[in-house]
Amino acid sequence: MTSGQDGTTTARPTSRDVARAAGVSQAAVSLVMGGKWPGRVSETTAERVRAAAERLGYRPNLAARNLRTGRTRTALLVVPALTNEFFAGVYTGAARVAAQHDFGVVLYPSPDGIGPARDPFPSARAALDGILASSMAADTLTNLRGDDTPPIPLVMLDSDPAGNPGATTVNLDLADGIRQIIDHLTAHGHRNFLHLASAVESWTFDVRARELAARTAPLPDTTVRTIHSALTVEDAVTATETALRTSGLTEPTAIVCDDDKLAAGAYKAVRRLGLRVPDDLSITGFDDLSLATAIEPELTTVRLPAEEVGAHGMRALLAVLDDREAETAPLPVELIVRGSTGPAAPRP
Amino acid sequence: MTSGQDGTTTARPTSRDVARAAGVSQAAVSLVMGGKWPGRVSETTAERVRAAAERLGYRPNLAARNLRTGRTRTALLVVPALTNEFFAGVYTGAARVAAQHDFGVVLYPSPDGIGPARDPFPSARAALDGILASSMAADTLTNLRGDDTPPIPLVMLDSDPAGNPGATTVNLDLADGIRQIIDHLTAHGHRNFLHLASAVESWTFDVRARELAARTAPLPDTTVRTIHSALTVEDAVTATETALRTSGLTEPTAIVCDDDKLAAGAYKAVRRLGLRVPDDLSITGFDDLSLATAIEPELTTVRLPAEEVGAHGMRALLAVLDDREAETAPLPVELIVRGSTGPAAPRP
DNA sequence: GCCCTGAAGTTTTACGTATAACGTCCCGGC
DNA sequence: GCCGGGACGTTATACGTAAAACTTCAGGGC
Repeated sequence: MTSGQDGTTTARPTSRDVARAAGVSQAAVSLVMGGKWPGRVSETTAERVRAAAERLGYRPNLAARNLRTGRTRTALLVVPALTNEFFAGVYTGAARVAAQHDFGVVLYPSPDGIGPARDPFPSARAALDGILASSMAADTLTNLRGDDTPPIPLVMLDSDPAGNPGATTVNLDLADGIRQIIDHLTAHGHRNFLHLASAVESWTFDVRARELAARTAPLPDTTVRTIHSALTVEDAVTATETALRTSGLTEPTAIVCDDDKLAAGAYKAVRRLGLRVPDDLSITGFDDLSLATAIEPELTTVRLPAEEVGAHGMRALLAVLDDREAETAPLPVELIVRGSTGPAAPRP
Repeated sequence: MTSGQDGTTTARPTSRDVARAAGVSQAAVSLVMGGKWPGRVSETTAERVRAAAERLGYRPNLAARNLRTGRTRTALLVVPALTNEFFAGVYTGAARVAAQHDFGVVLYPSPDGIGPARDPFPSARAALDGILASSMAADTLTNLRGDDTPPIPLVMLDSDPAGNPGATTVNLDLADGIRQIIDHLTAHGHRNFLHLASAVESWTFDVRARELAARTAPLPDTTVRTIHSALTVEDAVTATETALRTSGLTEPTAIVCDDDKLAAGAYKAVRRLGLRVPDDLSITGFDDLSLATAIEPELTTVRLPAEEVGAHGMRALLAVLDDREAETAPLPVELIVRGSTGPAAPRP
């Protein structure tokens, strides 16, 4: 049923149909369409084949190609949340590099968010050449790979390098982001910090906590108190409000938040207590989402090179698939100072 | 190289390997794994096959299955923006229904956003059984389908029903959302509206404009002024600020925004002019993103049943693929009244 | 004049699965 | 005692492509 004796075809044309139309063999069509013709097929016949393919509207059958080659030229990008602009940027970067190498990228938002997920794949998952995973828990990644032999190549973006041996990693210099925040705040006289941390355990948040501790430890008369909140505005509000109530309202002079959403919650809590940002309390975020400039005052936060993360990750995956060594160096981040931070309020 | 003479296999086991291990034919394995065995294979042998498959870690080769059946059990969901929580919800709903039918959903964020896009597919696109498209311009959808024959089944979510003949549509009752907003505002005495509209032309925004006009036309002493802005906070700020400056600051008593992001911009513009929300100006949004409760005061807006949209869309697609008729009725939306709207300020 | 080489193709085979078409056996009805 | 027909399989084939192995021919070196 693929094609009749005459020219009229009803279903999608195959390479054989093209071959017939061009007066060559199917193999020749395959060579031309696959770009492997120089030296095997003359330029004139190649042109004839291309013309026939164009005329019939030929599109290679990917299932057949995949079956034959064993590769799909498709990578899976696993992200904890679709909504977060950081991950949107990662996708954009990865897709851009992928397209340059005739690769596709399929997105998979983990239903369980950033934490551990048990069966991360729907049963009818696509066949994949490799996995790119952003900010995922180590055991989720282990599940992602499954027990397939040989294991699917895995590149971890911004995840625990020790968590999945054999995988490649691309890391952001998150620690440096925290360093910049602390330097900025201490330069403005801040000594008492409230750390509004994520309740989700994950490497990306652990880094913040560790660096925060490491940077403040050597400073004299400096304290850090850490509280935890789910990654929603509402939860951040209540967590911050109760923390400020129990510690004396202005004991801390700055709230360092693990991400911008938490910072938005901190704003609301501070106002609910009748205090002002940044006059009474400075607040910092992390990620530089569009939310950071939607709230008032605009948020001092750390901008992450999201697209670069995705691009580097994809390049690393292509390198692995190609048996090359992936280059690995942490990507720099940048502190964006806006209106939410200022001099520390004098102690009452 | 698929398997040695002994038990040790190095590559992925095939159905033939399972057959050998279970002492049956490959066809029997296919029947059992495909769930078509009742009446063709006895329960005891079926169990033996399943055990062997489990033991060897057999996973059917999707490329081969796709090649054989001509179907991929995969749908593509095209969205204009990854970041928007509405589309994230649509994905969640679609993926949930898909999983129930052993279908997969692949996300494709259109690089050009909501407007027309020229070549929406990367060259190495996956093979697809159908397309679900959310809030896309009509000509983008035409391009999406390409000139393949037969055309890929297409379900449009929240797009112009007249734009793509032959496609199925699932629509939100956006007009009713606008009606609720206007009813709410007029009940509070508002008569002069500023409509902060999207600069992107699209059916979803046209509906708002049309309904706004239709609802306010019959009211006495009522005016609507429309201004346009790109869908970013920054652009909304400048557009609103200049509009208010040229029209007399409080001539309008309410700003009706096409979405929540624009509303966030309106907040900032209003404050920049020394006015208060909602005392001097009421502001409404559309979508009920998390941003709506992050800004202060919290935003009065219209909540859309995003997951339901995705779920209905997927069900419609499955119906089309099954040659059944898809049920079609607009999904209801709900006005969420928060702190950004109040009584109209008295005219100066 | 012969062999070798390279260009320009073609023939053939394999990828792993789903399924149509074909046995074979056993049992029950008449 | 024979025949029909389920139950339980098996055998064979096709899906569309990529690529290894083969063929043919022309030209050139010696």
